[in-house]
Amino acid sequence: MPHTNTKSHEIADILRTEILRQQYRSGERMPSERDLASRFDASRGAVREALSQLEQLGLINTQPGGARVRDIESASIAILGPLMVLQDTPDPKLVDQFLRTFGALAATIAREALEKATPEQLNRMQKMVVSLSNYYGGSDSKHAQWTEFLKYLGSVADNLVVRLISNDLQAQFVEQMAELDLKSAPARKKQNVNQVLGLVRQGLSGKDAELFFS
Amino acid sequence: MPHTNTKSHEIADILRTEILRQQYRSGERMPSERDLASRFDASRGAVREALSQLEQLGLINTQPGGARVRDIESASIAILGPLMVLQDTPDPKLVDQFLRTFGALAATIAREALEKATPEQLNRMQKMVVSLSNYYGGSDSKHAQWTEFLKYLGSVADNLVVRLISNDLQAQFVEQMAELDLKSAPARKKQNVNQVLGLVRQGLSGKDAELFFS
DNA sequence: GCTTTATATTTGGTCTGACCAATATGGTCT
DNA sequence: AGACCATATTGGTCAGACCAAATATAAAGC
Repeated sequence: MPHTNTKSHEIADILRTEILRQQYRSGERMPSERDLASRFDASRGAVREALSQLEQLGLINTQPGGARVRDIESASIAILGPLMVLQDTPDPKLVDQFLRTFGALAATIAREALEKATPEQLNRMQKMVVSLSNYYGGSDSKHAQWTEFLKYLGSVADNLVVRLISNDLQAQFVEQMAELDLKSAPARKKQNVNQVLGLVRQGLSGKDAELFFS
Repeated sequence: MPHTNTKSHEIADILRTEILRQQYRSGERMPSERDLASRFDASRGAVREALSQLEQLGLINTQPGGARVRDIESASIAILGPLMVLQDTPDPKLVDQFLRTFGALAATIAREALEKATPEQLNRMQKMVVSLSNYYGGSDSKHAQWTEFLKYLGSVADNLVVRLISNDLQAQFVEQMAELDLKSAPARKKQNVNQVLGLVRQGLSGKDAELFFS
């Protein structure tokens, strides 16, 4: 549950969607807080809290005289999830980009994790790899499983930066993408998955060998 | 300028720092909005807007009955910058993690960028590489130059995800780290820099050869 | 006509005080 | 000790108001 069902969050959701759908031109002024308040039948306070959220997302700039819409290109990574669920079927290109970037991060951190992992951690990583390898078709929890894996890699590698990025991916992507999973390009995804898993497997077997001979 | 000098942003800054410094135990309740309002000599509205920002950062959970402090581990990547400037000299370990993660992202996206780059884009990339190679000691603009480079790679590779991440790094890291640049581990940084640059150079020369013979 | 200046208006930032529903608290009862 | 209930606290929202900055408008100058 990403949002508590408060009015300000509802307003923020609607406005965020409208901005991402380019219903306001970049650089243009947003409707005034008073207008928005009357439109949503809300108080100015609620609208202000909503706009505060949009500002944190890098979608608008608020100044006395008017809030202006910023270019989506200059927004925060936190808009990724909302961006992907704009249409009923997510943009394959965007999903592809996400998977590639995600895979690159996972592969890199996997190397670090393998270096520092204890035998027990290696064991758990191996179990997670096996679980992820069982690609049993319709997988609502697959995304969550993946980011959980990434987060664990980050913890084993003792890399807070990766853990934080994992949180954002989890919050912004997984929770909203679960039901859209089946619609996205499964081929590329499986390719990416296998690439990362292969690297981890390779590292795990090598580490096992070391432990075996020591 | 990351923050407009509004009262709500000031309050958010202070509270964010206090939370990151673990002055509130995780899971503990924050002071009530009314108490915070009287403490900062502000209205509840201003305090609420500040708390709204902290919520977006994943630092607190607000519910009727009280706002609770979350574990830093479950926060957003957006706290990275503030985290690094907590002490007067940033945690070398954290800087190291950042550089490694940053480098991994840059190296990966560099490959994609090189595949899709036009001759003009290759030329510009080459210039940027040269500029980054000139490691002229005290470099306030070095960080900015780097994220700009990463962003350009993202644009050439046509990867919005990377561009968005670059924005966060720019906003959360560069602007706050400029003056702390000299204090952070220069050895590791240079090593990381050279690694990525080497990859890009290698790709660029290969691409040049292809163009030369075609 | 066009630019420049002065005026009026709009807009965001903040404050005060109030009401409600959900939560937490403390005491009571078993 | 644990379950239950009344009460105080807290977040969510609303209404109306004031100020300073920014904008839009009208007036003046060329």
